[in-house]
Amino acid sequence: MNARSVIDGDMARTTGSHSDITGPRIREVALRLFAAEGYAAVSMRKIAAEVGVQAGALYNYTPDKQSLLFDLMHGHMEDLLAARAQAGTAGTPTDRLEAFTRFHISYHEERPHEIFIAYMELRNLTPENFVVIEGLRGKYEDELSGILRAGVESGEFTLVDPRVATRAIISMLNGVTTWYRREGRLSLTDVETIYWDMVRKAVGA
Amino acid sequence: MNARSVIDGDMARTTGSHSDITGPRIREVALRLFAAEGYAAVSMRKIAAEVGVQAGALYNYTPDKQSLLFDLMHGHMEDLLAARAQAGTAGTPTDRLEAFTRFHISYHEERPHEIFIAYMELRNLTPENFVVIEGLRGKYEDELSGILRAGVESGEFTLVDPRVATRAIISMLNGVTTWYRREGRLSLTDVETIYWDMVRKAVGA
DNA sequence: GTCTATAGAGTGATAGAC
DNA sequence: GTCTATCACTCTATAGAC
Repeated sequence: MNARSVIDGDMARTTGSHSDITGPRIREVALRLFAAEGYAAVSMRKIAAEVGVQAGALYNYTPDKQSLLFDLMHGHMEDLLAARAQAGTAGTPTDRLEAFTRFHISYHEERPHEIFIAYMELRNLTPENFVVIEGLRGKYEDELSGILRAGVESGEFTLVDPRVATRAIISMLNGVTTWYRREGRLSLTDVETIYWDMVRKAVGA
Repeated sequence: MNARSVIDGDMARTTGSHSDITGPRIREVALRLFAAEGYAAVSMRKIAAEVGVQAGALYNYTPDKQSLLFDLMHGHMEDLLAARAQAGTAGTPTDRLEAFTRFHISYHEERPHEIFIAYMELRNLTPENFVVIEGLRGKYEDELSGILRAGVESGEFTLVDPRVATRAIISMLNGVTTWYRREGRLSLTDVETIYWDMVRKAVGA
């Protein structure tokens, strides 16, 4: 019995057969390492070592390192858009802006690494992969743009330039990833409230 | 005569002697490549190739790759703090906040790459180097924190949490690096005005 | 100061045994 | 499905000629 079997609690299985657990573990470890050290600084051997397999075994789950990054980012963007579609999109522009702001921040609770790599690792995607991810990012940001434009048209918001305001708000909200820690002095709900207060005032609502 | 001599316009000099020009060129190229592709993804050979020398020649100017990154970031932070000290720090908290906001954005005009790597490449610093840069970053952010606290105390600003507001505003302002291009539809002065409008309202001034 | 050459370690990815 | 072993490079950094 090797060390990994103990960790898995998987004592009855054939020695080297863990397809159901290894796949998710690889994604999990890669996500954490990419977020902590950056895609380019993380080797396949390092990922394998933390998973508890040899480097060659990774290639049963991913054709190459680039696909690993792309799949993580792509899965994240799909999940983000799906979760966003479930969240509140009704009401006045102010209501919708509050829903968007709180949604984006609350999404950090379970997926802080995903949000972090989604905006930090874009430059490490191949051109073809970049186009796909950038398209999904655009879809997400367009939701915010739409809210801001609607608010300006209805007179609820006073914004000089809604396009730039979109970028500014997204940057501000994404910044949460760089300092928020679950064990810190503030809960994520506190953070939501503080940011919503600033966003609401910033747009003039 | 080699190709580099033609580029330099430096035809009278001994073949391989360019200490006065090569040093700055290395820093310039490294800065641009680190900003575009990330420190870990850029090799010394790639820097050397763009400068127009062989990789070994770089080590006449830097003891190692890490020092190159550190020197760029350290020089930038020193320059940023020095330039900031020259800018307006008088008046009401609102005046001071406007000066800080405009200063930070206008600094993108000449040093967009420096600002970008200063917040993107922190994780690629060795622990000892990280401590130094993080200390300088703290000094800079403390200036903003001080302004926000003063504004809250004087009743000019309405902020739930000035510490979080500092992070939020810094993130928002740094976000300019991710989308602003000199050849775009807006001048940096336009951007200053748009951001200052949002910051001013966000703090409740 | 720059060159060529190279040491020594590490890289992504593959082949074949089990 | 995982292992060991390895290919073919690339990496940082150094040594010594010029």
